[in-house]
Amino acid sequence: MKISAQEEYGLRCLVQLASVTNGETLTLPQIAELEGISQSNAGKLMWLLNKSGFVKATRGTKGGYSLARPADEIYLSEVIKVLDDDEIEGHCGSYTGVLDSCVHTGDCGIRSVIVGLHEIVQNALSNVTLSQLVGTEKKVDERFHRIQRMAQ
Amino acid sequence: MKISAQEEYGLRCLVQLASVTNGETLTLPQIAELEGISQSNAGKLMWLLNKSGFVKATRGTKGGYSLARPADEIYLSEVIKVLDDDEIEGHCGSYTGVLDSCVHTGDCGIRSVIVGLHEIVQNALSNVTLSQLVGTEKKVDERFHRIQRMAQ
DNA sequence: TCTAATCTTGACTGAAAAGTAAAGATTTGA
DNA sequence: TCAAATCTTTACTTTTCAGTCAAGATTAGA
Repeated sequence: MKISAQEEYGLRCLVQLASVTNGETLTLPQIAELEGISQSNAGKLMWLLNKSGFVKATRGTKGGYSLARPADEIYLSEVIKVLDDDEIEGHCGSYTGVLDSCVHTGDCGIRSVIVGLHEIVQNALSNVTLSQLVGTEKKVDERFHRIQRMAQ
Repeated sequence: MKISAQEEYGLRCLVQLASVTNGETLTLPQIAELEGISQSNAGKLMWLLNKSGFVKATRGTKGGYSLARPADEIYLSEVIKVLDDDEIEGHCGSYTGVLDSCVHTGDCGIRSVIVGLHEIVQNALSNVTLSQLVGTEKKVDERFHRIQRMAQ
């Protein structure tokens, strides 16, 4: 029951975008530097977040990424759903539909546990928006210092 | 944020043991059959569960596995902790201690989300015992039919 | 004591997730 | 138009997780 790398870094990147002033963008190299991951890796995450409508991407000089919607309207539950393929999966098939491909036919105790946990987690995440994570993320000054150093 | 195979099948095997009458045991082939996994795989899980004190194992003819404690005193939270290495892990290090090996120094928003989720899940699981999952698991008759067929 | 049934252990194999690399496409501005 | 900056896409490599295999150790019972 661990958060996946995709979920964790996807969220982190969004929080970075949520913490720049409105209208500004962050480029791939900037995001990568801020999160301590490679540019390739960041690129893959941002591509996914763009595809699923959380960020806008603009190419070319002066391009970069920005949130597609206000940070206080993006709930962590939506983000996690996308980064997690939106399935309740066990290891003998998906619990979203009917389990008929394994020995655990019909309802079983474990099924209700897995589905229950999924609901609890989703519910908790549906009470938190990106904007609530900004600021605690790290000191704003420090962030800008890093970006400025990069720009030189 | 998915349950791992080890967690899921570890729990499943314990529920099977919880559902046999007191004093009886289940052998590796029986457990494997009931859960639809290989004997090797079941062996590994049971070894882990034995090592961490949830089951007793006896070797030799008439041997097998049984719960080491009453089913209504085994909480899912304990089981998951063991099957999950008892760590709150993100992907830039453990959140149990201090994060000093990555760019996310000090407290960050994501950290509180991950730790918070972990607490919510543990809390939910600490309200469920193995015995509460017995019976819903599958019809008892069906289970015994399978075991009896194997014995022939 | 011997054999069959059973758990135990460590090495091996395969699959899935994570991360990397490089070439392509688009845009801005000179 | 051209070059530089930027995102996009696909293929590849590495690492981690899951699962398998086979030999070993222990026990019960004949």
